Amino acid sequence: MQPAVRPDTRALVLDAALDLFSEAGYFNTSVHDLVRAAGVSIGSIYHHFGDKEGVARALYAHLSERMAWMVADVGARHDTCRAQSRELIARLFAMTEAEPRTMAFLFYARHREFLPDEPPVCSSRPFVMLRALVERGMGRGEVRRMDVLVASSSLFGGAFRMITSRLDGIVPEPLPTYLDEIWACAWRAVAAGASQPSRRRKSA
Amino acid sequence: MQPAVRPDTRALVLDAALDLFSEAGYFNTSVHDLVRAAGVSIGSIYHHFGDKEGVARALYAHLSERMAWMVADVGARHDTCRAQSRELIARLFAMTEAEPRTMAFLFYARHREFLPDEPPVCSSRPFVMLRALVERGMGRGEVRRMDVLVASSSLFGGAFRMITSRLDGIVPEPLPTYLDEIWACAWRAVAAGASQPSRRRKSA
DNA sequence: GTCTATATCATGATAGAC
DNA sequence: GTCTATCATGATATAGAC
Repeated sequence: MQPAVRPDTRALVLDAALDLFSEAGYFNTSVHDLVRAAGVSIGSIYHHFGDKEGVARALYAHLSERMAWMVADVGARHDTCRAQSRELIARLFAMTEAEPRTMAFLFYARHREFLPDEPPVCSSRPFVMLRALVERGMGRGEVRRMDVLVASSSLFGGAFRMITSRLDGIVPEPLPTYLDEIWACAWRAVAAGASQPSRRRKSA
Repeated sequence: MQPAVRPDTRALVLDAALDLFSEAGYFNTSVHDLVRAAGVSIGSIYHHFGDKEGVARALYAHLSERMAWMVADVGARHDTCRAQSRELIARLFAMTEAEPRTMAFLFYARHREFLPDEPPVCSSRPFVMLRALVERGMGRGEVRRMDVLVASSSLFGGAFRMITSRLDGIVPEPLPTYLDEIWACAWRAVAAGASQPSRRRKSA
């Protein structure tokens, strides 16, 4: 849509905001900090976003949509919950290394504190899609019958903790190093065991 | 130490701070808000805590120590990792219902943003104790051999997610309702299977 | 749409009496 | 140790030229 050789103001501001919000936090970042980091005037920022909260809102919406798109893409590329969850964790791990600021802002920030109108992260679209993914797996007999919240927490909780720990600097190696181990644990936790075939057995 | 019939100023302020910080967040709470909520003068607050950050620091230290004490107590009461982890999750779940503010402040707040000198939550004492607990279980052959970070993330990650989801209002029932299911998942994830006896088998 | 200069005001913090 | 009254800063947001 745009010439793209000279990035438009919105993009400049959003990129600076991601930087500063994920590094120092929303409240430790003043609009003047954004001005300096983005290289645009304060007037432009207020023109495009209305107020400081508007910047955070736009950023959150953008990243949230990207994440939802990724979850949908993974869902479309694989048909078992097993494959979907593994690929999802793999992509999240890779993304944490490639774009730590994005992951920090999405997984780590407390949006409720500066976006009072947004629903909590866990009810946001990507997270709802995660639960739906698990629910389908349960319907198919891949995932052990249990409360859906428990199942999705158990399937993704370990990986999410690794992500936040990595962002915290606790985890020494790049996350993909741990993918096999963490996913093996996650899947063991929820996979329908032989004792609970639910629908039909593979070999009767 | 104190008569305790009339709670001292420090306790009054810390209680108000826990309320406001966990509800609205540190940055959305002004010192004047603390004054109103605690029913003490602003002079007293600065006399006792030095500055606003000092209030947060004192609160964090207090709750952190309580939590560390709890983890130590659980460690002393049980000798297997299996029993310890279950009891730990049970107590955390109960605590989330009984003292949601405490859990919100400890598990949910981003301390780095307002306590720049404190190490990240995951390196704080209680969390280090958790990893140690898992490590001992691994040494004993109870827990499957793997990276310790992966193991502790897998063992507690699901429960932690349930806690934050509950604080977010996503989880409808009191957490103890889900204890059996969540713990079964968590333990399946990391328990040393029959295929990996490590030290000795129960029945040879 | 972008910019500079400015208004407004809430907040963290202090002074000093009691 | 506690209080009230006050200060000084820096933040969000606006006005209005270009």
